[in-house]
Order: sequence, then C-alpha cells, then structure tokens
Amino acid sequence: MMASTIKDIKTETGLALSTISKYLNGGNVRTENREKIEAAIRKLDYRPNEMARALITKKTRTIGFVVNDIASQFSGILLRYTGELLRRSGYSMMICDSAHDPGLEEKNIRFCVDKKVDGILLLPVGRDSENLESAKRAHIPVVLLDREMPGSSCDCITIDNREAARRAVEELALHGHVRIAAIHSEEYTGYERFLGYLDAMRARGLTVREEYIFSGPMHSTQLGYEGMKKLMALEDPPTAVFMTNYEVSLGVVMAMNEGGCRCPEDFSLIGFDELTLALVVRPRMTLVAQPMEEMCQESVRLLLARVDGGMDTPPRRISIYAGIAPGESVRELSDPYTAA
Amino acid sequence: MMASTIKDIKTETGLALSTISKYLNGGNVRTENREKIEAAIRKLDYRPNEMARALITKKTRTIGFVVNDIASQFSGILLRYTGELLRRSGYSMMICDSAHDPGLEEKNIRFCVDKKVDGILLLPVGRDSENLESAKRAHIPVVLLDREMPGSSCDCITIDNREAARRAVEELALHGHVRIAAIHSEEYTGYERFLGYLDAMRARGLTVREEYIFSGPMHSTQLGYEGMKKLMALEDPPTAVFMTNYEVSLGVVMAMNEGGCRCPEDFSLIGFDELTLALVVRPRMTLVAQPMEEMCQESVRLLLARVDGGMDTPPRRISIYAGIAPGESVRELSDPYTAA
DNA sequence: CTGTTAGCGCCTTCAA
DNA sequence: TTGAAGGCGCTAACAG
Repeated sequence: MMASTIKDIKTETGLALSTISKYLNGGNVRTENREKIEAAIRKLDYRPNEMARALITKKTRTIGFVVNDIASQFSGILLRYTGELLRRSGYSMMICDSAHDPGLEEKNIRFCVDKKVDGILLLPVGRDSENLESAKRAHIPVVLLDREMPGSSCDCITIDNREAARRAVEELALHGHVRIAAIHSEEYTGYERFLGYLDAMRARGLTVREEYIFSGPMHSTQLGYEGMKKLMALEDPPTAVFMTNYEVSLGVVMAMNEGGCRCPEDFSLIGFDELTLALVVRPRMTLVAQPMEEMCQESVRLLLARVDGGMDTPPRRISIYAGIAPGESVRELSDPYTAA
Repeated sequence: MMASTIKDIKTETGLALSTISKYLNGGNVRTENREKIEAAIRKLDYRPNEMARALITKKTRTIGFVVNDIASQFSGILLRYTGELLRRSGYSMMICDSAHDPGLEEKNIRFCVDKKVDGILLLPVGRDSENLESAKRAHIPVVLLDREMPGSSCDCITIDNREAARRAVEELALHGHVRIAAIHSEEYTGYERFLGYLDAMRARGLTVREEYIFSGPMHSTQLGYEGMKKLMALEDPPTAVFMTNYEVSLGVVMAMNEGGCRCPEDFSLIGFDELTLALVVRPRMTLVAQPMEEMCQESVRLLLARVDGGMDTPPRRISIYAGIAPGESVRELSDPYTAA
C-alpha cells in the first residue's frame, strides 16, 4: 500500500541498488537489465522519491515565483507562461503572492529559501533590494521579471518601458495632439512610463500641464476611473490620454462610458498591455503590446542557466523591445487648438 | 559557506542531536540548554532542512493547488486567500495551472503526487473524476473548490449556485421583468446557474424563449460581448439579462456601452461576483456576491483536517449561501409588455 | 530530561 | 558494467 521504493525494484529484479539508480539517472545499463528494471517499474508503479533525491543532490527542481499581485491579469498570464516553461524543463513552480506588500515579499523570499528552491523568479513590489538578502546568503539565484531593483545584482528582464512609453506619446503627438494627459502609478513600471511621457513631451516642446497628470500609489482600475473623471471635469480638458497599464485603461474606459464620452471622438487613448479589454473594446485600442511570452522565456532561460551554471558571471539585464499594436483609439487632430 | 545543519548546532552547544531536535519540534528542554541552542541557532543562522525532515515524517507541508485558469480574476483571488491561509498554518502552496485543459489537469495532479504534496486543492476544469486517480492511489486527499465532480468521493466546497441563480432571476421577476435573457457557459458553474435561471422562470410561469439564451463552452468576456450584441439586435429584445459570471458581465457591459445602451434604462442586469467591475461601474451592479474568503477558509480547513486526520470519515459537501449584493442595475418595470 | 542508535530513500564513491 | 558500503540532515524509538 505504501509507495514503492527503489528497494522494491531491487527485490523484484535481483539487481543492485546502484545499477537501478544509474538507470534512473540515465546511465548505461545492460539491455537485459534495463528491460527488467523497466518492467519492475511499471509493475510496481514506482516513482523516485524527490525528497530523498534532493537531500543528496541539493537540487529540489523547484522554482519559487514571488509575485507582486496574483490577482492581476498581467501577472496571471506571466505565471501561466513561466509555469508551463518550467514544467517542460522538469521544474515545478511554487507561487507566493506578495499582495502589494513589500514586507510580505521579504517573507516570501525567505520562505522560498527555507523550502530550498533552486531559484527564484521575482516580480517585485518594492524597490528595496534588501528583500533579497536571504536568497543572496543562501546563494540562490534570483531573476527579476518586469521590474528592476536598483541596488540588486540580479539578472533582470524588462521591456524598455520608458522608451516604449515615449514612442506611444510620440504617436499621439504625430496625430496632432498637444493637450496630452497621463494617468500613471508610482510603482516602478508606472513611473518609468511616466518618464517616457515626459521625454516625448519635452522632445516635442509640448507643455506638461500639472492638471493633466494624475497618479496614485499603484496600478488599479480605481486609479484610471478617478483620473479620467477628473480629466473630463476640467474646463480645458486634454484631447488625448496616456495610461500606464491595463487596469488603469479599464478604469478610464469605464469612466468615459459612464460620462457618455466616445473614443476617439472625444478623447484619444493609448495604453499598455494587450489583454481582455483590447480584444473586446471597440474601437480597438491602440496600445503598447508587451511581449509577455518572450519575457517569460528569457527569464526562465536565464534562471535555469544560473541554477546550472552558478553565479560567477556578471548579472545580465535584458530589455525587450515592446512595439505598438495599432488600433483606432487615436484620432487625427488637424487643429488641436480648436478641438474640444 | 554551506548552510549550517543540526550537527553544527551540536558541536556549537555540545548537546546531543536528539535534544536539539526535540527543541526544534517544540519539546521540553532545560532552560539553560534552550538558551544555548537558541544562541547557536542565531549565531549560525540555522534553518532546519525541510527535505530531510520530510523524508522521515512523510509530510512535506506543501499543498498543491491545481487551478482551472490562473489568469482569471476569480481564481486569482481564491489563490490569494488560500495561499495566505496555508502560509499561516506553515504550509506552502504549489500552484499548477490547467489552462482550461482537462488533460493538463490530470498531468498537474500527477505532478503534485510526485512532488509528494500533503494534499491537493482542486478547482476543476473537467467533470471527469478519473483525473483524480493518481491522487487516490497515493492516498493524497483532494478537496474540490467551487465546482463538483460527479463521480468523486472528495470533500467539496461550493456555493449554492443553482439556488443563488434562482434567487437572482427571481429578483428580476419581482421587479416586473418577464422577457429575461441568460448568457451562460457550459462549464459546471455556468450550467448550474443556468438551471437556476430555468427554475425561476418555471416557478413564475415565464416563457423561456430560445433566442434569449446564449451559451458558450466557457466563461469569457468574449461570450458576454457576443451574447449581448446578439440580444441587442433582436427584434423583440429582453428587458433584463442574467449573466453567469464575472467575465461574462464585463463583456456585456462593454457591448452595451458600445451600442449606446444604458443600464438600467435599456436593459436591467444581474450577474455574479463582486470583483473590480462591481467597484467601478455605475450604476452599481446588482449581483450575487460569492463569499470567496469563506469558501477558502472552509476548503483549507477541510483539507488540513484530512491531512491530519485521514480519509476514513465520509466525504463532506459544503454548500455556502451566496447572497445578493444590492445595486441599481435592475429597474422597476410597471408594464413589461410595453417596455422597449 | 538527555544521549545513543537506527534508519527515511536515494546517490555516489570505490572495488570487483 | 556491477555491487557493497557510507552518508545527505533529520527524527524516532529507546535506554540512561
């Protein structure tokens, strides 16, 4: 009734433990013995005990994924891709949700370390690389996904947030927009993208009006909703709005619908992330499409390379190009100064 | 440089291994020795090796969560609650995403079994309890969350889907609605809720018109969007729409906004799940609020009871009452037959 | 209460 | 290629 062990295979086949072990680990065994072993494994439904194996090899074949917010759609999709990639490489994934709490993030990393994961994928909440201390002490590699942490010496996969944002706002300007608002979060990605907005405005010599900037501590539907409400109520409202993530865009669209405004007639919009909203809303939103699958591939590749290869090579920072997926949410403005 | 072991504590303190082990497991030790041990632990930054521990105790203190769709907001929130609850009980959570694929679900369960998890929480994709075979053979308890599986003999936590749906549709009827449409998925929850719709219609003696029913294989924004488009195009459209989940509601709202329809003036709406949408859309949606936190508490409680207590007691099926959160998306219809 | 002695299931030297 | 012996880090009997 108990799960069968390698010993049972031994008594079943009459071979030595080490022979069986070698077979299990892909070594060369006489064909006749191989067949015996395979038959016994099938018969007893034997599966190696990963715990015992890990005790010796010091490899759990488990990766910890510490995620800023498990309930966000963006994270969910990253988790799906990475989980699948890891599974294909024989790794399992232990997910810990930091729920936007930097303190919890630190605990989660420590938890992963205690569980002896082989490596950690981190989609960070905070900017404080002190949170990584426990992993560093235990020599467990960490790869940062989607967001950098200034003080850290980890590999890091991001998109070129600032540059992508700059191009997005440039797109608005190219269509003749001058009164361009921005709704952004103060998190890493939100702020980087806001900097890109400023870059574009400056490069074009456009005025950055204070009342056109709306920000909040983190990306949320709430933020977009409230921001757009405020912008719509302005005496001299913008003609275009730049939004720094998916949830924010969702909130903006809700606010516009509620206020009876149309896109792009009343407001042109450009945002980030090609998720559900983008597939459903008409007119189709123009937005920066983050190559999420590629981000996951790169981060898993880097992490597994560290797991196998070690920490002696210098940290790599990969910034992936994020292009703009065309849509119809930006309208041509011939004379911006008379536009509503 | 290597992580310190219990042996290091032994040489540091001069005590026997078993004394230290006993201390670690909460046994009684002479105060003077306790202090020695504690000092050594701090000094060497010792943390017990969970692998070695698991090898003897046969408990990994890890729970596997096999989830139908990690990218859905509903699942995300369930994962957040359960993860937190488990962490507080000293358990880690290994999440496997089935991505709506029953075949992958079976693989995921087998994966959890191989990883020797102490128990499995399953939010199922399919209805086929054969997927649970590997867990059953290994005597690993499984608790079903949110959805039943007919043939299984597992504990199961659901809400009273059918009854809650019946009450929701009854609510529409009480406001004078007669031409009531339903957009539902063919998944377990979607279908149960559709049955509740039929119950209510029948009880009221209302006609169930074929053109008022729209369904699809699974819950999605797409489903709601397309369903609502179709309903709006009808010659004789419904006055109210019942939607079987959150994503569907989102799609419906999008379609209405796009078509220039207002809620509740043009269509009354009632749906499920108090998520982001519910917090942002105005007028506030009337909907069945699933007690997600309670569902998680119950399922974790049941699962840990199985982990400790064993499988000899008969399976428990808990159905939690889901109330209707009031909103303003259902309007009073005095004369339904003349309403648009 | 403390220490000694065996293992948990597996991998990895070493001889043969 | 194969087999015997030792040990990974820890807990669980015992005996003291």
